[in-house]
Amino acid sequence: MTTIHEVAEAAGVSISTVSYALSGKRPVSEKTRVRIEDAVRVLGYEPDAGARMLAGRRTHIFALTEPLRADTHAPTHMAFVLATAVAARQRGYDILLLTDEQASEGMNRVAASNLVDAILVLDVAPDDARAAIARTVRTPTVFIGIPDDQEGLTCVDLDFEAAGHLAVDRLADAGHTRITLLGQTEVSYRKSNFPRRLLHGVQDRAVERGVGLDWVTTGTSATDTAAVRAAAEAAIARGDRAFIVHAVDDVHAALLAVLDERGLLVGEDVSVISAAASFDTTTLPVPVDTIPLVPQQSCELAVDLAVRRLEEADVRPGIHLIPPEYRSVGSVAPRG
Amino acid sequence: MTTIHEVAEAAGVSISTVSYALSGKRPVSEKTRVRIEDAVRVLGYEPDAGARMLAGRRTHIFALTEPLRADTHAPTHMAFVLATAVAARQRGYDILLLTDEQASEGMNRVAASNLVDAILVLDVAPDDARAAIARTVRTPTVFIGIPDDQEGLTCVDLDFEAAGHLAVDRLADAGHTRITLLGQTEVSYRKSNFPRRLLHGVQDRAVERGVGLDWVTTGTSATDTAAVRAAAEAAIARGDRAFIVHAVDDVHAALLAVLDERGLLVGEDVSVISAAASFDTTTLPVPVDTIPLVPQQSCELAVDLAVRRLEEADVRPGIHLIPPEYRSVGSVAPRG
DNA sequence: TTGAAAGCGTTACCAT
DNA sequence: ATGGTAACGCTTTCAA
Repeated sequence: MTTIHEVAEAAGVSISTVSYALSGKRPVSEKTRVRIEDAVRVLGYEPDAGARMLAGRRTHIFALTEPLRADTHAPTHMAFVLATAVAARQRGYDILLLTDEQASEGMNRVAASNLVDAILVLDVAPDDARAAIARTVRTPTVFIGIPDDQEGLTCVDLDFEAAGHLAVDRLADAGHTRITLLGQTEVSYRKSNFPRRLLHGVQDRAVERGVGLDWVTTGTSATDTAAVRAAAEAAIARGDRAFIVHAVDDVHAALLAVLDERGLLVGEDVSVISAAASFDTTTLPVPVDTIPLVPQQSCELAVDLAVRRLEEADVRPGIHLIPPEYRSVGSVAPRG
Repeated sequence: MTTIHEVAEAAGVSISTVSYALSGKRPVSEKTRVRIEDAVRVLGYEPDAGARMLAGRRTHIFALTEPLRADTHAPTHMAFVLATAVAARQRGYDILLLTDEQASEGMNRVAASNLVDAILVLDVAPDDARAAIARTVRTPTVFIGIPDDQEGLTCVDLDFEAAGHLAVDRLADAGHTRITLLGQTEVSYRKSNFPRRLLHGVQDRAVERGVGLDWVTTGTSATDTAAVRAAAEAAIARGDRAFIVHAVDDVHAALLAVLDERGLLVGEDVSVISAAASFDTTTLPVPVDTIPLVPQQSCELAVDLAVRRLEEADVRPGIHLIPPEYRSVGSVAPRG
């Protein structure tokens, strides 16, 4: 194993100079820095993680807690984990997974043992037990998602309410007077926070704009295509010609299939907006206007906040909402 | 922060006694041990991770590398990640995620910095670049899956060939003379190793038993239900009445739907065996005999091997195949 | 711009 | 059965 001593010797300097040359925390002359960097490369030196943690006060590791409930949508979840890991690596941090059923125990453990510099919380529930823990541990914690009691927490998320407003506005502007919201699974409106935030955004703005609203959940399983089709057909029979879809890809596909069968042209006879989808909507059989939920955005912001909490002292807790963006591809039909 | 010194003082012993009481590496009298444990509990002591890494030679962290290719099936992948994390925690290890596109860089980094005690490799490709790295780093590495060149590696996996044999034998024993293998996506037969191992097992045994075999892939997308249905209907038209399904849940559902529409009763008119499925087949609309791929089995074995490599010195590299198990629920129909 | 040396909190060896 | 203490390899203060 190569140590800092060997690097120092090879470069003909002291170990403190090596340390400073690598951390950049003190100016080092050009020529010595180059000599040190060469030695590092030649010897294949990598600082010992344990020594670094002990001597410095940084572990360069973030914990990522994920409860992994049964109703978790795996592809979406993976996208968030991946985005977090990538963002963290870019800032020089590794991700330690905390998947315990009692993620609480893990949070306390990694905080007490100084194993991580910060904790990132995924898959946040309305009454999330991790909120209380975040308040007691002194390890900076950032939530990707928003629990009901946000007191003293740092949270990051898409502004789902604004996304709801945006979707309704577009449809109302186009002249629609009735809208169907094809929503998430029933359970997710209880176990998660974001579905109802979008729902409220849609409901409130629908009232403001004076448009009728039908809200339909996907039943127990998001992949239960039959239920989705039935809901879509009922909406069509009802005369609804405007859809906001807040659901997984299968639900989008099912709706578009029903519309196609009924001979209804999207962007012509009916309007469809995909709200807060984290998958690639451009691969849908028909182009659909989208207000995307971009995991990279949330996760990069979360990592950035965590890093800032470590480097600056004056970072206040608070909710950071990401403004929604409307991507139009012509799936909203103007109605006379 | 509570240190071992404070615990020692509170318990009225030396720090070495505290250390030994907690590690169990030296006998400690009943009464002192209890006093120490009390002090630990009262003070909320947790050993400092950095100090532990530096002084001991163990970090109590395993790295888990996962390339996360585009064709990765998210739910299956998550099941393996979760199973690994749980198994590791049970043995006192945390999981550090390595999701870099170049997982290679990550492996070298964590190995060189002594950040982890062992590396677990997920989602193994036939020509996996991580195999070469595993041979060069001195950090013990265990593959969950099997690359083409296994020289000097430690690998764990279900015995897919044996699973193929088992499935064919059951159908041949029941009197079937033609079998359709409803397989994975086309790309997975190139990018992964296990689909072709099952395929070979099925092919070889089919030849031995003198039964005809039709092999059908799922096309590009496993969720392309239409293609699956077409394949199933072609097989039925062909006269095939025996199916081995090696695919995700949607494919199972599609096949069963087609059989139902044709009025063919599973276990009566047709035989269906699900091979190497990692999801819960008992929730399928019709009971299906299953040769399950249990992530917990593979992952626990992998963690166990990693731990053994750390604790014992005499663990040899090699392939560890888990024998398949046949779970019969009567979906194989005897044919006169 | 550079060096020397004092910790950091454990583990594990050497005593007793 | 227990205690004292030397590492472990780095960061950072203090000096020059």
